[in-house]
Amino acid sequence: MPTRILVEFKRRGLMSEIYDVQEVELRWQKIWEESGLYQVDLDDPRPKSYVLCMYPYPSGAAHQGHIKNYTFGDLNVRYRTMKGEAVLSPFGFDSFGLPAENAAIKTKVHPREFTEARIAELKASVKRLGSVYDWRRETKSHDPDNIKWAQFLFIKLFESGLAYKAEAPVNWCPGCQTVLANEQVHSDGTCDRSGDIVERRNLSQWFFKITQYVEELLRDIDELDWPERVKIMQRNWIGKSIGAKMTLAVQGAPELGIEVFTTRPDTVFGMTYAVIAPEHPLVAILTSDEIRRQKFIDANAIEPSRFVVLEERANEVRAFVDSVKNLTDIDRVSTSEGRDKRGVFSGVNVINPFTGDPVPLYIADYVLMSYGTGAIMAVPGEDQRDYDFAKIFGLPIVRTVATPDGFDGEAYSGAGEKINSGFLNGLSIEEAKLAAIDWLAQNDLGQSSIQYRLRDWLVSRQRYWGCPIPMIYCDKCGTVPAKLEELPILAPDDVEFLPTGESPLARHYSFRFAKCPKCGANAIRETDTMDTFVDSSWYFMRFCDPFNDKVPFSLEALDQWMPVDQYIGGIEHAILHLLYARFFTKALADLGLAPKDLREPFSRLFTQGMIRMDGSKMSKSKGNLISPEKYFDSVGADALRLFHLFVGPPADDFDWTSQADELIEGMAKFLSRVYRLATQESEKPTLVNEKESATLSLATHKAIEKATIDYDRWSYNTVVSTIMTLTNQIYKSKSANASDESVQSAIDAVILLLAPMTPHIAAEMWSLRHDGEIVHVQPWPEPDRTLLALAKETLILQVGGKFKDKLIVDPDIEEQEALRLALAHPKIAASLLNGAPSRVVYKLPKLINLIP
RNA sequence: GCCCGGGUGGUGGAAUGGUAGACACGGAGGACUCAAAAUCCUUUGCUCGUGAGGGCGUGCGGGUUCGAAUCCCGCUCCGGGUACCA
Repeated sequence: MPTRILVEFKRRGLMSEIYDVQEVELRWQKIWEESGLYQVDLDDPRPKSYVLCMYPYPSGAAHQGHIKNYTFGDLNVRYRTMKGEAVLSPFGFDSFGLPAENAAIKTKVHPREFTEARIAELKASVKRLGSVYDWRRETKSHDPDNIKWAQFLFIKLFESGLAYKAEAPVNWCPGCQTVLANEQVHSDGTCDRSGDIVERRNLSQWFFKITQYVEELLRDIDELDWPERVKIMQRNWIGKSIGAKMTLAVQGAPELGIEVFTTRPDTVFGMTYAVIAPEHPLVAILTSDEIRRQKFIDANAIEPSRFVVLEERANEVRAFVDSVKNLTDIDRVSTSEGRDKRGVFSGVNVINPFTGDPVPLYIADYVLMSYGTGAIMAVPGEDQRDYDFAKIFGLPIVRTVATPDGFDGEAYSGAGEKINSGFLNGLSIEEAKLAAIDWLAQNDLGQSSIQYRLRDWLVSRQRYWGCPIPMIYCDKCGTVPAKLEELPILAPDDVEFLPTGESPLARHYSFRFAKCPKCGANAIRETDTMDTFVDSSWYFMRFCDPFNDKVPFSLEALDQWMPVDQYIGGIEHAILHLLYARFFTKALADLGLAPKDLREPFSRLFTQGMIRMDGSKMSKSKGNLISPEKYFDSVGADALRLFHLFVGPPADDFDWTSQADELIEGMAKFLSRVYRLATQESEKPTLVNEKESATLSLATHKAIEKATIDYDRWSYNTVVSTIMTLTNQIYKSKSANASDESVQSAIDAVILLLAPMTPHIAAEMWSLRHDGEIVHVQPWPEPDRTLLALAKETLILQVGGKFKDKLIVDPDIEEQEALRLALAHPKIAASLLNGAPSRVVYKLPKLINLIP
């Protein structure tokens, strides 16, 4: 019942003692906005910094996750401003996307109307939180101005070859009725948005050539001040594998040789079979009657007995390939149910290049066409997948690495000496890899090779509510970009929203039929729109120069503000958004649209913890939201902000339980306690207790020192407790007759330290105490180093490493003196039975340890 | 399976080699009050003891160290990421 305090105060007429939360908060929000305090421009003389929270999808009023995010963001903006920096703090909305269009299909409300209503709600709650932004710079993905620059960038990427169209097997979500990027498909084969099982379809689609930057994207991760686990996730996603490619000749038809990729070229002597993916082009050749009859019969390379069944085999192969085709990815790839590996003998053998021996070629769906060459050499001795398959199909298993004594596993992938491997015997694995690659190269059978898991970024979406891809297909001129002066290409409003597999734009003929920008002939406009991750890949640069109407952003503005000094958001964007934004930054820098030396968009990243409830993430879709509104209306934004800061380390997840309300009420009580201190008349004690004054001054400076260190290391929960401790000390010192000067400066310190966290009440208190001054333009408090250096220290007395007692000593105490004090201590004497320590460990002035 | 995190009072957490449990929430007791609320004060890891005081204690088992919640090795449980990537 967080409203209790206020209601009670109001009822009792005690409002003179406590402040009117609503009135104070709204009044200060207005002052901040109208004063332009947090607006910054290019000519600002202060050192620049750029603090940014991730571009939000406007789903309506803010939820607790947003509140936490924007509290961290706002705190950073205000703290850096007090430290004297010119802080760029913009806000905008990632306003394209499926929910608006799905709503349109259901309710017939136009997505723009739907989206703008949600934007207004989110904006209102962000303002109510007291978060400050340079609202002049606000951008929305669906603004025509923004669409124009997105299309401009697309055309630039197209002209430089970084955007291209290709037919590809793509992920098709039947629920969303669109294709998805690999990144938007979960490992269980379901859609990131709708949770439907994703299907495979062959479609002609636009791609961005992110793989052109794969090495740079991988290498530059090292320099980023990002959470280690995000960096690891990105490295894993890029998935660099170093190995070798080599060609396996098909027995009897060497010109059909199949190329395989392996990271273990040292194990070729253990290859007892080979596998190609069901989609591998060789499958069609092997199952073609012509090839079977002529090629293999004439070549007479396969023993007759095997040949007799070849017709049958071709049928078997066809049946297998068909059965795989009809499986969804989830069934095909799933290993969770311990499903056995499937496959079929192809009817032909391939030659082991190292031994010259023929081994059977299988077709199996555990080999993926989309990775490497879609074909592998199988080494069951050292690869568990191959081992499992070999067991099922009764294939031989040869070990090429000596296993350790007592090894009872199946495939062995550890270190050891090479065995059964001809000229590689006796070498280590690493030596053997190099020797095997050398041998392959010398014999012209292969070479070293690097493969990546990362594929090009599929950006076409068959949807209406996205940025139209500005391309035109002309019979004569081919694929032509729209003229720059004709941008933006805007989607028409008069479309029908139906859940078909096509964008509503494709059925809008006046949009679809266009003139070729080159020759003027009748042509067809591209009706797909861009993935919304495109919008979030450059918005942070537009924020630097939002009014520019010549280019999306000037080099000068990017030079000034980029990169983002502090980026704040959820861990869920560890791969998708952050990888795409890094790619865009590099590509635009290389195209001359951004400064050449701008290689990374976000120098520092902070990923906040999730708010969970009943074990799952608090979210609209789970229906377990606790609205911030009721706290705004009762205890106020400051108390809610303070709760999010105090409840634990910012990076940790938080379980929202019934305790949360009590904690939030506790924060409101604490703020009232500070307010009471700050607004009481100064009382000058008749008899000043000098010792207590000194204690309070020292506590004040210690608190400033500790809070500042903790602000800088994002340990906000301990900042809050430091401020609470100082507040408690002020109450205590006051009643012990500390001087009014020491009390008042301690109160001022509390207010300054609180200012970034609870801006409204801090502003109100400072203004009341200092004649209308603005707390947020005050310089950040500096601790008095001289005072701190002179402060007494606590010397811990230990015997044998066990704590016995503590003494207050001078900070420059010497060993001799410390030992004298220790030995004179009755507890030490009692513990040291024979009186003389055999050894003494000094860590002065903190500790002395006497070892008996 | 692999890769990351993490396990500390009734609860959230603090302490990054040196007083374990800061700061809060909750509980208990008290002051003020006709009464309550609010506020303030005391107390609150477990345990033995009337007491002074003692013993135990950071998931479990070892180790390093004068000294370990903290570092190392092995295990266990929980959470997250990823998954036939050759």
